[in-house]
Formats: sequence, structure tokens, C-alpha cells
Amino acid sequence: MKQSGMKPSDIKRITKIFKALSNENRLELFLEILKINEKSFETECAECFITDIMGTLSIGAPTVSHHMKELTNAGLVITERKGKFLTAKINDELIKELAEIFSTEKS
Amino acid sequence: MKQSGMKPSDIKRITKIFKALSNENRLELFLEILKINEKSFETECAECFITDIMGTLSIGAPTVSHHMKELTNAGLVITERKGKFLTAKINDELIKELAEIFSTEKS
DNA sequence: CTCACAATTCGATATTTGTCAAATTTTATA
DNA sequence: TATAAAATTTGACAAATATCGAATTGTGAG
Repeated sequence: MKQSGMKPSDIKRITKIFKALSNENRLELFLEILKINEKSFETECAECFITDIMGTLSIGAPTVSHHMKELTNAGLVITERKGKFLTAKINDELIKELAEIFSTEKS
Repeated sequence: MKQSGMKPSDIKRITKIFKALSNENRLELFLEILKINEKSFETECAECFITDIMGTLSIGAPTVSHHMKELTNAGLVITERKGKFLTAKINDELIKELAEIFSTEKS
């Protein structure tokens, strides 16, 4: 029961995380990055090229750029520029923290 | 990796859940209900009186009412009227589903 | 060097959201 | 039944958000 005594700053940080996941396009971006992250469990190459994902979404490049920044600011993903391209990978530590919030004794 | 092939309707449903948790006051409401839910694991009385929580928040009754409806609509909590009062308990099934989204092979 | 392409920034706009005060409804009880 | 307390509904409004098109920047390839 990790969430019992939560500091106001934690509340704020966590709402920011959930807000980042509360938009359809942003959630799809995140899940896509998460999927790549899982797939490349054995191989250590867990990077994901954002350009590739873009095609599957019905929004323009400026909006994707904006959404990526929100996912990054929330701490959910870590981005890196590879030449012309932007890559992203999952911040596994944060995911672990989120998993704990939803882990209950009533399994 | 439950989230890989997710239907559009699922995406929408899940964004609604995260949106419900993306506001500070609503998250505090939810966590408070969750705390009661966990505490009363052995005893089967997992209900939580909303009036009691209200005092800890700095918003008025209409806003609390509105927030409770959002948590309910998202499926996170189940409410019931007990006389004059409103009680809420956690929808454990949904919490389990959320836990799965964040469960990763990279434990 | 320049061209093409990926990404970002900027400015604008329509929509959604959080909150409140006032009015209304529900329910227990004096 | 009359009152009070809890909750909800309604209507309003300011603030935040998602998205876009246009302009700009960064980068590798020819």
C-alpha cells in the first residue's frame, strides 16, 4: 500500500503522469513505445523511432512533437536524437512505480 | 504485454480512466478510497464515506460530487447511497487490469 | 553547398475541464 | 410534518488542452 501517505508533490507528479496518458493519441504513442520496449527484452536495443509510429496516428507532426514532450516531461519515456530522427524508450523505473500503485493485497 | 493489440474502444476507455486520475483532487479522492479498501482487507467492510474525505480537500461539495461521478464513470469506484450518505468502494477488477498494463517482463 | 526530410516552435482557435454559487432534491430525525 | 444535513443539478466562467498551418531549425545525402 505505497500510496497511503503521499506528499503533495507526489500527488502533483503522479497526476502529471496520468494526464500524459489521458489523451488517446498520446496513450497510443506510449503503448507503441512500450510494445517495442517489451519486444526487445532480450536484445538490448529498446529504442523506438517516432517517425515510424507517426504513420499509425491521424495527427500531424507538430502535435506528435508536443505529445512526445508531454510523455517526456511526465518521465514516462526517455528520448534521444539519432541523427535526423527521434528515438524513445520507456523509463522502466517509473513504470515499476505505477505498477506498485495498482498492486493490491486483493490479487 | 497485454496492451499490444488494443482496440480503439479500449484505448478510449483507458484514457477515460487515466483522465479520471489526472486531477489532483480526484486522485486524492481515489487514493483515499483505495486506502480504506486495503485497510479493510480482512474485514469485508470496504466502504468509505465520502463526507469524511471531503474535509481533507479544499473544494466544495458540488465539485466533489462531480469528481465522484467521473471516478464512477471511469469504472474506478462503485458508489452506493447509504441513507443520507454516499459510500464508495474500489472496483478491484479494473485495478487489476491497470496493474497488468504496467506489469513488465523487466521486473 | 544545397536539397530534402525530420523535428520543433509559434500563434491561433475550438474544445474541454475544474470550480463555484445558487437552487433543488433526498433522507433522517426532532 | 418541519427542519437540517448531505448530495446533486444547473448555469456560468476562467483556465487548460489538443490540434492545426506556417515558419523555422537541425541533419544527412547527394
